[in-house]
Amino acid sequence: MGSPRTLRIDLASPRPVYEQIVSGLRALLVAGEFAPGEQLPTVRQLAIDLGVHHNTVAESYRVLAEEGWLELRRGRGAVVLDRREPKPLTVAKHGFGRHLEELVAKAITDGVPRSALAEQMAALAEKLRKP
Amino acid sequence: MGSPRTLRIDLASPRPVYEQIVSGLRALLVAGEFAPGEQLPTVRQLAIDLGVHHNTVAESYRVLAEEGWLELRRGRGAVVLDRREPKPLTVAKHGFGRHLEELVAKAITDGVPRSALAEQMAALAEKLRKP
DNA sequence: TCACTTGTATATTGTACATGTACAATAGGC
DNA sequence: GCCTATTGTACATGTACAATATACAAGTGA
Repeated sequence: MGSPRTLRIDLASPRPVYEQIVSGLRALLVAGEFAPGEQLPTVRQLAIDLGVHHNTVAESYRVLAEEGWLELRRGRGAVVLDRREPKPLTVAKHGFGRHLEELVAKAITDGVPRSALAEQMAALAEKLRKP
Repeated sequence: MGSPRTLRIDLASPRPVYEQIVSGLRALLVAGEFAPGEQLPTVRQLAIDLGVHHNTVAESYRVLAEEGWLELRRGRGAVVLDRREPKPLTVAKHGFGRHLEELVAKAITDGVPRSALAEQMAALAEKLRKP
């Protein structure tokens, strides 16, 4: 088991590493994998685990702190906050539907069966309705 | 109605324009908005419509051609192909589930209600099951 | 106090996006 | 058949950003 709670990045991906870290950690935070008040790995420790520079991790932490997920302090590290929900935003304005369709289109293009995609989406939808 | 079948890009987005074009057109292609044999706008025409350079559109067309969606020929333009499905790929190997979770996590962080996300996913899942 | 840990700031380097420009191949009128 | 316009392509350039190396500032803890 890795020290970070199952976080994987792909150095070969064209997607920026710092963005992969942000996206991956945010998913874990939303899933409730980290309790408020809990310590996250230091920027240097996580950097070693992932094989990147600590400034790259620091940039990711700054983004998450900006979103209200973390509190950063020198000498202390990164602490998970009890995040307050922001003002409700409509799906339409966020563009979630469009992004979802594009994600599905990519999967279909790559050969993933539509039935499998439908199952995954239905499962996650159910999980969201009853948390 | 615009000549491209409802394709919008955001020049201010950090996401590369050529990638937005690829993703948007691919979604339209998967949705069956373009019939096989049909002509797509020329790289120069679409470039004018979107307000970008024609080489940017050309790069997008090349990606879609690589995926088997289009056939490109000088002097003729871009023609939609009757695309053969590639070898089936498992969802797990594709990483669709992880990307989906990250997309949802971003929406939740931005304040979109979980119920709204669940509805959109359930609706699209249903549409995929009965095409 | 003082050594150590942690996040931060700045400069540098490589890479990728978008463009400007010129070229090659095809279509269509004559 | 030839000629011109049209279409996609190739290549070089400007610019912005990602990732790093290095040095620094602020807090911790004995």
